[in-house]
Amino acid sequence: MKLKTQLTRLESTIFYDLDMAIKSYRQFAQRNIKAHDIDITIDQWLVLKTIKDNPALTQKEIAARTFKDYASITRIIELLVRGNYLERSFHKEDRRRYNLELTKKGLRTYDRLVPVVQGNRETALRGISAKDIDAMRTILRKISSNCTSMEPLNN
Amino acid sequence: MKLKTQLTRLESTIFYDLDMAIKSYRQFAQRNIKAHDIDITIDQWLVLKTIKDNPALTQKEIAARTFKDYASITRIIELLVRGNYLERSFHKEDRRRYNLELTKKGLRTYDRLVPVVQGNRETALRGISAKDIDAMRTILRKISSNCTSMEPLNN
DNA sequence: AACATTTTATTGATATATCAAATATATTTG
DNA sequence: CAAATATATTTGATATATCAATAAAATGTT
Repeated sequence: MKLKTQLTRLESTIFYDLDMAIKSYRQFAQRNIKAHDIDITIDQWLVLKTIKDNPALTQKEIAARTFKDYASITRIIELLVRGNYLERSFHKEDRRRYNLELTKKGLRTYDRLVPVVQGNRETALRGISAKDIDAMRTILRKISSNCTSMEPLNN
Repeated sequence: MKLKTQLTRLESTIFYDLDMAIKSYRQFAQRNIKAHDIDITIDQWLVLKTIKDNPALTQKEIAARTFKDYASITRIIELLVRGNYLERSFHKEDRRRYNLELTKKGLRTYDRLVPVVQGNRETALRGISAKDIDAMRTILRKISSNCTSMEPLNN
């Protein structure tokens, strides 16, 4: 007798819960940032923070750290420059690259955002033990490696 | 003495691992679909499947189930119709709505995709126990509820 | 030096996410 | 019934994701 492969309902897969958790958090975090009258997106913040903490990175390295595409990084940086958070200048040793430096506004925004983001994380993880979080991170990395082991990523 | 709030590195937060896991899976799944010469995006698939399994849903309900925005659903459906996966007709009782029905091509694609998606999930979860997955889902839902408890979502 | 190759970054096209505003129809209320 | 309100969906604007193609500079090779 042939057993028909039955695809479970969307809501019953872990990927549904994963997606939901990420989206809930992003929505929540973005609204909290806006509630503090800070005019920056989550993704711009991730890039800004990465540059602040590691000023010498290439855009390629920024992409790798934020898990974003090169093209996205180019455009996010452009918006950060346009919004006066970042300043671009030519790189002395490699003219393909740029130096990226936070402006005063960028630094001020960074300082204001740090506690907001910290609070967002605490709220999101409230009532979850450190042990559970750690176990979950192990599983998440396992999923990532299961999905990337067979083929190279493009960035 | 004042303790300075120190924001951890991006890579050391669970949200980084969450983002990475979701993105790895989506990338992996999308490539596998493409490798089977099926010309549909993951998000279109999610919507197509939701309609196939629950033909009477409103777009609003589809949005809720796929955890997407109304506007995204409108546009995804438009692409599915344009790609000849879906057929639209007017709803008899409520003229604001549409009836959405899979075309032959839509049904064929659905049947072809079911085992592919099934395989993707199995690969992604390989080596992870059912117990761990279950524990993780509980935590993920806790994160979601922590992030949504204070304010209503927009869909 | 001349050429090929690699690396860094940008650009174009299309899909999706988000939020606000607009439409159209349905329902409720006075 | 007419007006107000609610609901279902669409549209516009902007940001991001993805993939392919391109540009420009650096590096390697002969």
